[in-house]
Amino acid sequence: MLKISELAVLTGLSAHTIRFYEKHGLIEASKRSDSGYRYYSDADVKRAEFVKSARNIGFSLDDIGVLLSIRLDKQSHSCQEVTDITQHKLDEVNARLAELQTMQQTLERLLESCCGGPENATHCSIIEALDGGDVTVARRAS
Amino acid sequence: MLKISELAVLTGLSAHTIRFYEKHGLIEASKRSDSGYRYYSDADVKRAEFVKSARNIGFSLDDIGVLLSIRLDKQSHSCQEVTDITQHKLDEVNARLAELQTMQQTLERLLESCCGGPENATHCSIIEALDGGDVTVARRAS
DNA sequence: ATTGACCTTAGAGTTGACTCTAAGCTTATA
DNA sequence: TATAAGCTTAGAGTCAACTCTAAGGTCAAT
Ligand SMILES: [Zn+2]
Ligand SMILES: [Zn+2]
Ligand SMILES: [Zn+2]
Ligand SMILES: [Zn+2]
Repeated sequence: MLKISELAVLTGLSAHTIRFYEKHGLIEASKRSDSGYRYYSDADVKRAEFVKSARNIGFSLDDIGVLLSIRLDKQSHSCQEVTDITQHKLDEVNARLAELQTMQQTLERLLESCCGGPENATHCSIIEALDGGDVTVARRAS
Repeated sequence: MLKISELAVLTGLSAHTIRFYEKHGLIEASKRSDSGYRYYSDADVKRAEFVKSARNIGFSLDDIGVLLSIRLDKQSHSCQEVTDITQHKLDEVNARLAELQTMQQTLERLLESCCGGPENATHCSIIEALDGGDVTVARRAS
C-alpha cells in the first residue's frame, strides 16, 4: 500500500493532480487510514498507470472516464466502443495537425522572406505580408 | 467609416471579439459618434485586418500587440525583432507538431491492433496496451 | 517533546481567448 | 410613432486541466 506521494513518484503525477483525478472519478484509493490518509493497493496503482498512459496519448479526462468504465467491465462493452473513442481522438489530432502544418509553412515562408537584420523595419516583408493579408488561414476548429 | 457590425463582417471577427481586442489594445475606433457608437476609418480597418492575419497565423494576442507596435513605428524597430517573434512562434508550432505526431502514430497503431468489432472487450488490445503502459509518451511541454 | 516532512479538506486562482448577459440608449424602417 | 435591429457598458461565465492556498491534523526521527 502506497501513500499518495509514493504513487506520485511512481506515476509522475503530482499529489495535487492525483486528488484532482480522484475528484473526477479517475483514480481511487481503496483504503484510508484512521487519520484519513489515502493508501493505494496494487490494483489502484495499475488503474493510476492506466490513467497516466491514456493521458500520455492525449485522451481527455472524460474519454479516460469512459475507457476506465470499459476496463472495469469488459464483458459489457465492445471493441467497437473502444475504437470509436480512439478514432475520434485520432480525428481531432489529425485536424489539429493540419492546422499546425499550415501555420508552420506560413511561418517558414515569412522567415525566409525577412532579412532578420538589425536595420529598421520599414522594409520588413513580414510586416508587409501581415498588412497585405496574404497569409494562409488556419484557425482552430475545436 | 464603418460601424462595428460592418467591421465584423469585413474581418470575420464578431463585434464582441472586436470590443474584446480593443480592451486589449489591438483594435481601435478612431471616431465615436455623439451617442458613443464606434466608427472605423480605413486605417482602422487595415489595422484590424493586420490583427486578423496575425491571428490566423497563430500569433498570440500578446505577440500581436508587439507586432502592432512595430508596425506603428517601423523606424524604431528592426527586422530582427520581427523574426525573433516569428521564430519563437515557429518553435512552439514545431514542438506541438512533434507531440501531435507522436500521438497520431500511437493512436494509429492502437487502431490497427484492435478488431473494432461488436464482440465484448475482454480481449481488446487497446485496453491491454493502456493497461500495460507500453504507449509512447508525448505530453504538452507548454 | 519538538522538529519537520507529509497528509487532509474546501475552495479559490490560473491560463488564453473568447463569449455572453443585463440593462439601457440610438437609429432605421414602416 | 412604434417596432425592431443595433449599439453601449461593466462585468460575469466558459473551457480544460490543472495548480495552489490556508488552516490544520499526523507521523517518524531525534
Ligand atoms: Zn530586413
Ligand atoms: Zn523583416
Ligand atoms: Zn476485438
Ligand atoms: Zn479492441
